[in-house]
Amino acid sequence: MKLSTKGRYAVTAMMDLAIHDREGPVTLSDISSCQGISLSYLEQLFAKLRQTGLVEGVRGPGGGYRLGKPSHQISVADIIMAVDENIDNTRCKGSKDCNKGEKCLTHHLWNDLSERLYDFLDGITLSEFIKNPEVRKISHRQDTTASRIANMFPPRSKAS
Amino acid sequence: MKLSTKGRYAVTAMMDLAIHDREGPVTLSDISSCQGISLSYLEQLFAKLRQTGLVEGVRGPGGGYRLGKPSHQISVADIIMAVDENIDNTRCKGSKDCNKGEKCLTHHLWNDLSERLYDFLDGITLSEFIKNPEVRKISHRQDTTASRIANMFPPRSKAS
DNA sequence: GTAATCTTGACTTATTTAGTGGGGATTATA
DNA sequence: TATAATCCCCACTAAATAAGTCAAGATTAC
Repeated sequence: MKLSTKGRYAVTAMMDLAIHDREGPVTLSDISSCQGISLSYLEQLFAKLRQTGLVEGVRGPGGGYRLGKPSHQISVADIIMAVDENIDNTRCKGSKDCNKGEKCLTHHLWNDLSERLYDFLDGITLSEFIKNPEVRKISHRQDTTASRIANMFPPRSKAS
Repeated sequence: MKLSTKGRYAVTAMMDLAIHDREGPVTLSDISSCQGISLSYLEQLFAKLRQTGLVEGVRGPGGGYRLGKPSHQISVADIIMAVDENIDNTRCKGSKDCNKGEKCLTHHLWNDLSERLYDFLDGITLSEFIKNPEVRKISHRQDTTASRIANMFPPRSKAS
């Protein structure tokens, strides 16, 4: 279990998808300009998200990405694990006692903790976020047309 | 809230201190050889842990580090925050709406999540780990002498 | 006073994150 | 059918961070 800006990007992008889920697919350009993440970097992240079935891509004009399963089946842990390619966090996987006994002991304790953390994040799904009242407001007022217009301005160059 | 190997090193090292707390100070050399973390890197981490009062250094022969407060007052979140110098994780701290409304919205949602995560890790203290039965065993059988002997072998060179 | 230890700081290297660029493939729409 | 919008994939670079090295000093038990 690891938690970095990479995971944060993925989670917030997925939140974005969840928020606009019923308005059809969301383009990466939208997310890029909207959240200030570079388009190509998003592409890399979404490649992983797609491989694990968390999103599905819709090609062609009017396409984009949408959630691969209902939002209540996508946990924060799922997203982070998908992009942060799980570091084999101790080297002594499980039963091998890697050096003395003691090294393995702290590894064991860490694994306990890591597992608890995973369970915690696995219990939080995207659906919880779209219940947020502020989300509802935005989700209603911001229709697809608006984002299309925003998209006419080149999103690749760095916004000052 | 960030979670990387750096934080993991700090947490497992602190676990080590907690385990051997009553046997007097633990040297960084011990932790280094025992857990396979480089001595100088540990020094950097412990400098931060000391600044935040999580550990206290004891100089001179027989010295080392010991916990700066009772283990039940040291949470995992404390340790991680001490070494992982909190990334200002959104840039728009709090009330500023950083771009459109939407960017700030996902930031807000992320902050919610981050806060929940913090609270979770703040609820887990070192004292929980030393209650582990396996820890008790090790803690008893491994007396200070043993670690001193191990310490006679140069810990700086890379063990193959 | 000597050796074991902490303490500090400057430096190097490895790894990861983030971003760039370009060349496709697919498909809605004109 | 042509065009443009989009996903998709790959190889590369740049920046940031993690991890480790080296060296010099401070403090204290013995």
